[in-house]
Amino acid sequence: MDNNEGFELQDFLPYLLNQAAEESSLAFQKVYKDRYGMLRTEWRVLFHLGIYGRMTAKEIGRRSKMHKTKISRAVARLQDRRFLTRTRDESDRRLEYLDLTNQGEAAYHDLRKVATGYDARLSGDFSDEELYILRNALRKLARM
Amino acid sequence: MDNNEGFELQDFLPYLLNQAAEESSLAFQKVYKDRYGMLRTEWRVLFHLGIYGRMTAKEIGRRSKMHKTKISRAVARLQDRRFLTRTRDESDRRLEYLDLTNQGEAAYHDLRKVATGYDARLSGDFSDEELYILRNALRKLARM
DNA sequence: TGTTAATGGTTGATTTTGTAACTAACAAGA
DNA sequence: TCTTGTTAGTTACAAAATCAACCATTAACA
Repeated sequence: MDNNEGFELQDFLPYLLNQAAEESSLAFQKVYKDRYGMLRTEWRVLFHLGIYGRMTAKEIGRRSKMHKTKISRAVARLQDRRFLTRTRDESDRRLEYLDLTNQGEAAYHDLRKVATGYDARLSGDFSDEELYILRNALRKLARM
Repeated sequence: MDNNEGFELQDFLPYLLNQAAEESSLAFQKVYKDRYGMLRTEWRVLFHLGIYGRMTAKEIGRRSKMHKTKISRAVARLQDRRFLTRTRDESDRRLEYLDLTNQGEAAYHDLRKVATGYDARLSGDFSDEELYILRNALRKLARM
């Protein structure tokens, strides 16, 4: 006779989501870390620029919900390693536009290929209907 | 004409899962943090002991996949704050058994109630079928 | 035994994150 | 023009996570 009124930790959505997120990030993390020495914040910034093209740190923050200090540091590191460049907006000198360098583009293409393959592998465990419901539910939970 | 071969960041499962996990953890985090000054690692340890009863740090690690240093530090903090006690196994003095104190039990019951309510709220956005598929998919992704 | 390996757990150094306070630039209204 | 407020982005310091090295104890076995 337990004391837990049927509470199951592994059904609790915040916990379950965290476990799934962590486990499913591992293999991809290994690639961007080993291959390019990147952190999670860094591949995210890289992908934002790779996918959407030139944008400001602010805009990356709006889309990714990452905090601006994380982005600021990720941008600084990516710049140090010559993955991106910054350009001041001369008409509003608070802004700076970020662009991938050729090297950044190359890393993005490489990692995007890995991500695509990895996503396909993960998706392979589910039917189309399951995937549809899963992604929809996750988007709703993530409010995006 | 883009360059991204249809890659969508917000469909990439590791990214999407992380966003959903983070967003869905926020409100619960606020409670265990504000009410008990706990960290994520600490409520997890607390819940393991609350749900499964006396166990060792090792066993918590096996179930939660948290790294042993995280657990070691969480246990130390929970002990400092009188949420649990440690007892050496005299027949194998490497092991120590962890038990919640009354105060630990009380915090667990309180937080479990919050968690249950919060989970119900999150679940409220989905049909039974969607929830079934979602939890199942997450368990598979989390390999648990 | 005695030696070596494995196990449970802790510690210290380093890295990363979070929070707040801070520039610098622009905007709005008196 | 002179506040006062807002915005984009950085920095300093504290909190937390990571990683490797470390004890103490037990196991394996020559």
